[in-house]
Amino acid sequence: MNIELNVSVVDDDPAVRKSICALLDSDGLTPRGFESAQSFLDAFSADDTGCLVVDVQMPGMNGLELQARLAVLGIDLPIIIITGHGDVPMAVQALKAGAFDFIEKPFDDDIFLDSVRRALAQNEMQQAEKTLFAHAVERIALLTPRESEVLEQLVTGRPNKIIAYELGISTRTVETHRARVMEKMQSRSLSHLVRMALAAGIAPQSS
Amino acid sequence: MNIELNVSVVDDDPAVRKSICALLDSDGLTPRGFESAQSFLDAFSADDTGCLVVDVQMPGMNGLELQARLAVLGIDLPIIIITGHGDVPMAVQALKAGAFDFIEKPFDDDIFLDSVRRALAQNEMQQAEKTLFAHAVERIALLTPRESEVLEQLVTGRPNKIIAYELGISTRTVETHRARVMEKMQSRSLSHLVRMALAAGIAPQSS
DNA sequence: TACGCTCTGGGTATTATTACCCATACTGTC
DNA sequence: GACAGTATGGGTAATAATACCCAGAGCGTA
Repeated sequence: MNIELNVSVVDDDPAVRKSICALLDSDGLTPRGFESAQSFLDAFSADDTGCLVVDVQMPGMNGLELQARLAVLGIDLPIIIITGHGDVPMAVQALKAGAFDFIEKPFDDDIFLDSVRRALAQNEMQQAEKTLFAHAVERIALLTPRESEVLEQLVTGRPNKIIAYELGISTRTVETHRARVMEKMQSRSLSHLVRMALAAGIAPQSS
Repeated sequence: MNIELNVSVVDDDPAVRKSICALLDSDGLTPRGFESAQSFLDAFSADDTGCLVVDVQMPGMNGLELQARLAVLGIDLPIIIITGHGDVPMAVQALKAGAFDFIEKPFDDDIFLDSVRRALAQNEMQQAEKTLFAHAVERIALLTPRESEVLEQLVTGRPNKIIAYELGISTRTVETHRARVMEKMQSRSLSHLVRMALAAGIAPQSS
């Protein structure tokens, strides 16, 4: 299946939870219900995809706290916050903290489903970027300190001769490091290397 | 002055406008008051910096409409929306549309000033990116169609020989185009060129 | 028509990069 | 002590890129 359809619904009210899941199910999505933020976190695996629908008012960890928790964990699942008793500051806080949407109950089914669809679409794009650039990060992790230095110089655009001078070694050794960097990064070209480095957050120094 | 301090205050109520301007002024900022969205737009120049504080309820163009108008114009000044009679959907709409903050009146002075400071800081970062990569876009505009094709191939990481084959011309001509691309882009190295191209949104084809 | 721009191509020479081979020395860990 | 990994080098050769020079064909515009 090409499009991600997982929607996790976190709401302590069984009736509401089942109602939302039924709505999602009727729209062809695959909802999973959780009675608490903790039970969601317990069942959650780091590479899960889809989106999250979470009520604010819950015993234990509430919706906004769950949002903050996921942010700390570096999990960027789109989160749709729903609430029966929200106010403007709460909505502002949630959205500024990166929530995908903030919807008051009772809500219009179509508006809700539309938001979920958009959230899933956003997650798909996120996943694409993630898989594309996760490689960059994990490959960079394989580099030795010296190789990392050479990589930095490379993305800055310096030729081997200058790199050798900067690092105080011979061009010969730079060539060795350079070759190993290309090998470890599985990069066939300098431009590919530059893109991977940029994706991984390696900024040029003074180019 | 290093830090941008311009804050445009758009509110139809003279008393409120002056009050906010006085508050900003007392904090060392340089506020400019406008009685309507239109008068702000009239006085606005495309390269103005700083941030914008705008009331929602105004005769003529309201705050959210002004926000949409600026978005259409491609102006990304951080906007702080203030309102005396806001609701959750309005706040959600404004923030999802890119508003920097949404504050209900009456507000706490410190919270407001803090938000303004953050908005100014964000604008500074935006400006830095803008000046950094606006060059890329305007320089790419100087390229001839053929040169643009060569640029695409270059950022994809293809050597001249392959580019020549792809475009059905000699490596000689590719070298000519390549040199002219580097010259027009004012790029000293391939990595610099790749970064500029990426900044301008030129994606590699199949690398 | 003349000018400028674009696209095309060649010659020559220098420099940079890459692909192979090789080695030594120092650090750890098993 | 053996072994793996890292950092440091060398030799040789082929390939790629760069920096200069040059020129003609085509296409618009002043």
